[in-house]
Amino acid sequence: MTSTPVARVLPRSFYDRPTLTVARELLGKVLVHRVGRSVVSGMILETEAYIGEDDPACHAAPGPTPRNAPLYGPPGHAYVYLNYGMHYLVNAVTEREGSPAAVLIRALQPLEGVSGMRRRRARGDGLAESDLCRGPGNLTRALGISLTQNLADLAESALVIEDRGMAIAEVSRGPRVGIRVGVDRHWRFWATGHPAVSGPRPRRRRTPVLR
DNA sequence: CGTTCGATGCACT
DNA sequence: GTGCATCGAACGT
Repeated sequence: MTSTPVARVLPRSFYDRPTLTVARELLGKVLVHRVGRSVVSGMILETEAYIGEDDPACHAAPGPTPRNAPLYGPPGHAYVYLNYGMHYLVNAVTEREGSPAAVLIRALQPLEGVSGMRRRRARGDGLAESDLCRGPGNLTRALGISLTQNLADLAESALVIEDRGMAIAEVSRGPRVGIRVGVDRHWRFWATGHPAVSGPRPRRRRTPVLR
């Protein structure tokens, strides 16, 4: 008989491990959002690790604050926040309680609910499928993820991550993008050559013009 | 192709 | 008041 892999929701123990391990192993897993009677999902293609108060790019760098409280909580929960006043970014909290760390999900290959993704994305009708969930702000929009999902239990809620037995052929690793500090840490992982991976983007200089 | 820049809300100093 | 874990439009080459 055929042995179709059964979708298995990742248990809390998956996240209760070193963040770099989780970031690497989340590639190929499936982010699933159940909204109403419909399901929207995509395979994770790109992640970034943010680890501890010593990581200047991590939201825990200033120590505990109201916003970053989820990072200090138990692993396996979602940390969603508003960035640049208009984009929601979703993370999976990792490591034991009190050890602030998380994995940012940056790109997905759309699987289920593609028409819903197009509806939620601006100008979605004109987008290639590989662009629907390309970039951390785009994928939350496509999946309907917002502050409502902050602190959602990724092991048991409407927002989960599943293992459907898919694997990424080749994984690349390099510097995190979109940040100005901590770029020396090569904590970004992505599916090599996949069209839906978000590319490094030129950043505005700090302009220390002549003085 | 490349780079620049505005939008837009809020946490934190 | 400053600075974002971004995006996409606009412009220059």
